[in-house]
Amino acid sequence: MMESISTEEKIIRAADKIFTQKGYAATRTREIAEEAGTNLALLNYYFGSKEKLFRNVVREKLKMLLSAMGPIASDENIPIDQKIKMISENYTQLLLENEDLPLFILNEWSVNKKLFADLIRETRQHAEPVIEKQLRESGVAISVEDLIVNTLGMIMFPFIAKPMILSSGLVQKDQFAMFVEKRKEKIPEWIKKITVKQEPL
Amino acid sequence: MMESISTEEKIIRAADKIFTQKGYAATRTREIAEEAGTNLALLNYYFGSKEKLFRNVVREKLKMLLSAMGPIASDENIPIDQKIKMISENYTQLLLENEDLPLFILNEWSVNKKLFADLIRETRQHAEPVIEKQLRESGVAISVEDLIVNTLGMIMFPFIAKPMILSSGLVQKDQFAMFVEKRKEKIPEWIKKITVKQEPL
DNA sequence: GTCTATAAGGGGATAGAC
DNA sequence: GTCTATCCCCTTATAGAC
Repeated sequence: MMESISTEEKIIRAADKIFTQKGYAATRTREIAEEAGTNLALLNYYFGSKEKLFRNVVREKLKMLLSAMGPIASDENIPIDQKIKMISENYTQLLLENEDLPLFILNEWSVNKKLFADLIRETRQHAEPVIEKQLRESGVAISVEDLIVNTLGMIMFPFIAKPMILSSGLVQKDQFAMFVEKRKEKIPEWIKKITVKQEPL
Repeated sequence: MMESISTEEKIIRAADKIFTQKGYAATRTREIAEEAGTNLALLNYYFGSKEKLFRNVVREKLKMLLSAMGPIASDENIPIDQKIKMISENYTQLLLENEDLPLFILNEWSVNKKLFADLIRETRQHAEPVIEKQLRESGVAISVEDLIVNTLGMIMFPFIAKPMILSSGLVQKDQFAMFVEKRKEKIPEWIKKITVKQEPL
């Protein structure tokens, strides 16, 4: 049997789509209602206000973004090489299916730091000490901060800068997915080279 | 003598500040006018509309972002190692003085691709073939696309993800400038390691 | 729960005095 | 060139019928 989707769920999905594409400020509640196949009044009936609906969407999206990394990074039993590999694969896959996700989150975060401060408190991760310890033990030449920023940057930046990359002709539109699929494999190798102590002679 | 600033210039500076912080959609023309110490009518007197004023600001900001890279990258007489070093230094310096710049440009770009398509036509760079040639001659193991995306990502990502980086406690607020200053020196070394052909045994 | 109609206010833009 | 007052549309939110 086809599970029929509740109106509430329809609104959530529509809000998800429109907010993620356009951001909070540019989004019109009427457009969400229309996308959901309903009307403005229902939106307020279920969620109270535009802002409450937005918080609802952001909470899920943020969880999505963090959960692709946190649980892996903070697991003491996975060696660091393996972590990078898993995160590179998980994230790339996630972002291929949610291309607007990183820019949406990072942009709204910079505009509304209060909101995210609240949400982050709910979803704290504790990966840093674990990685710190693993790095010390393997004796590599990089700090935790640089390792994390480089890894996430390599994975996320192509999606964030996608319009610029396409516009410059650096990558063709229909080649973009292939481009990041290939990077997915290369990133762990690059990170390994970076963290290695000795220069090759 | 103090050069007094024209009203037009005051409005441009205010628009620059507010648009860059909040983005187009969240910006109120009244707020720009207030920031400029004048009123809404003057804004329209000088620039015609919110959108025209925005285009004015974006054009300058985009030029700023591209000119920190383009002229260096497309110069055939600078060896590739040296280019990376210069771009890393120039960009980091520029972004330290304009922290909102990359997120602003990339976000507005993704929201309004038409606008940027127009602007890009005015400021075309031709770095890619030059770098392609230099890479081929030096026989390194990386594509132009990956080299450029990795370099720009390493430089820009910390600024784009700054709120997340601070919120996670990965870097302290008052240590952020130091963090990117240090990266500025490390990035060319990292890129060199990545582009090297042989794995160290 | 769902809809139509409408309230209440904010937003960009302009008229017209100075 | 600059300002105040005002227009008018668009937006969010709600009242109230069904």
